[in-house]
Amino acid sequence: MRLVIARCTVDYAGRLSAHLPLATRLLMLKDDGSILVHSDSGSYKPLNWMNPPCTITIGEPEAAALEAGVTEVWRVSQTKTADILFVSIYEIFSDVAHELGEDPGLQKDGVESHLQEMLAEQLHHAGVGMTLIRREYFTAIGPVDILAKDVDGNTVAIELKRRGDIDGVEQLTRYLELLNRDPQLRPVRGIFAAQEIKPQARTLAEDRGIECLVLDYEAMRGIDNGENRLF
Amino acid sequence: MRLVIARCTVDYAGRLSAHLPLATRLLMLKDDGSILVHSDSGSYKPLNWMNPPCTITIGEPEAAALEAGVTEVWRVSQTKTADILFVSIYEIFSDVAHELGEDPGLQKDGVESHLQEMLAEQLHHAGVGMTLIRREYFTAIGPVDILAKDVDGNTVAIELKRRGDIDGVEQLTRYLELLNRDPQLRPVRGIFAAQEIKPQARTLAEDRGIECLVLDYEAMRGIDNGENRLF
DNA sequence: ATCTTAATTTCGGCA
DNA sequence: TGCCGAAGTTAAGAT
Repeated sequence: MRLVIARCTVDYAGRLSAHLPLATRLLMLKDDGSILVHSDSGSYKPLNWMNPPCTITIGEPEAAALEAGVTEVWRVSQTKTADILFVSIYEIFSDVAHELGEDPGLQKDGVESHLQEMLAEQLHHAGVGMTLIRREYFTAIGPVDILAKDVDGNTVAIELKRRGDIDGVEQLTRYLELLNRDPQLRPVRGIFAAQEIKPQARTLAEDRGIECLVLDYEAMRGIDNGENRLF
Repeated sequence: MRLVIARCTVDYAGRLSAHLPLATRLLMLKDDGSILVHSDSGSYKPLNWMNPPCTITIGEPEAAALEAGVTEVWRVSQTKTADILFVSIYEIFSDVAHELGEDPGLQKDGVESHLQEMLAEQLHHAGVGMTLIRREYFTAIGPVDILAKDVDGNTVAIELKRRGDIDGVEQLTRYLELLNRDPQLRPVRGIFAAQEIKPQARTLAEDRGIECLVLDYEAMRGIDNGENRLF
C-alpha cells in the first residue's frame, strides 16, 4: 500500500462524470492497483475511487496542464469496463509505502450464533417454563439448534434462522420426524424461530403443527447478560 | 489526517459485534475524530470504521494484553450512540500526519445534465426528422429542457427527468400552457422523457395528449459523440 | 455463476 | 429535520 498526500484534481468518467477541484487529499493506492481518494471528513466512502482490477500509469502533463502547475498525471483505467480516472498532481506533501500482506478478514458474530446464544439464555420467549436441554443437539442428519423441555415435560426442537424461509421449515420437519422415532424423546414438537418469518414459511409450518416465533433481536440484546459484549 | 500503518487487532461492538484478527493494516484517523481501518485489497469499504462524531482516547493495555504484545489500546466511542471500537496496537511501522483542510467536494455531472445533452444530440429518439431549437429555453415560469421542431415544422417541448413522476408531467403541462399562448410558437405539443416513467405519470401525461418517451441511457451513451468525455 | 437481499449501508432530494 | 429512494452502491447469502 502506498499513501500519498498531495494537492491534486481528480476527473472521473464512467457511469457518470465527476470532478474534484484542486485541494489537498489522501491518495490511497492499494496493492491490487485500486485507488481511493479521501478527504479529511465525511464517512468511509471516498470522494472518488477506482475498483480493481485496474491499472495505473503515470504520465507527463500536457502543455497547458504543465503551465498550470501539474507535475504528473495518473491515469487509472478499469480493466473490464471503460471507466477511467485521472489524478493531476500539483504537489506531493507525503509519500509512504508499506507491505501489508493478506488480511484474514472481518469476523462477524452476533447474527446467527449470537441469536442462538441469546434465545438459549432467554428461553421464556419460546414459552413459559421452558428449560434448555442443550444447544446444537446432534442427530444423524445434522444438529438441532436448540432442544428444550416445555412446562409439561415434553421435548421441543427449535430451529433458528435470521430470515425464516420455507427451507428452514423443511429442515425442522426432517429433524422432527427423526426425533419422534426416539421413544426416549417422543413426542417432540417444533418451534420455528426467526427475526422475520416469510408468509409462505408460516403457512407451511402451521399446517404441519409447527409453532412460529418471531424474535425481536434488539429487545433480546437489551436484556442480554453481556457475556460477549465489550462494555 | 493521521495515517498509521500498524500490526493490530480491532474489536467493534454496536449494531453487531465484529473482530479483526492480528494483521498489518492502515489506520486512517480523520480530523473529525472518525477512524477507518483498511486492508490492501477489497473495494472502498473499510474492514471496520467509526463514523463521526466520535472520540478517540489512547489507553494502556491490560496485563494480559500487555503480555501478548499490545503496546497501546485505542478506544473509539461514538458520541451519540453506544457504538464502540477498540484498536489494539502491537507494532507501528509508519505514522504520518498532515493537515488537509476543507474539501470543495465532488462535482457530479452526467446524470441529469448529461442526459439532456445526449438527447439534444440524438433528437431522433424523440421522433424522425426532429431538429433542435434550443436547450434550456427560458420562459417566465422557468426553463424548458429542450425545445425542438418536428418533421411537420411544429414546435415540441421536451421535459426530461431521470425518473418520470407526476410532478414532472404537471411541470410540462404548465410550460405547454404558457408556450401555446405565443402565436409565434403555437401549436406546441409535449414529450415527457425519462429513463423510467411511473404508471401514474404515464396515465396523466397521455390523458393530456403528452407523449411519453422512455430513454435508454446506456444505449444513448454508446453512440455518444464523446464531446465531454475524457477518452 | 447468477440473482436476490441486506448493509454498522451512504448520500442526496424534497416535504 | 425526517422520510424516501438512488448509488460508479458494496457485500453476503441463496438458487
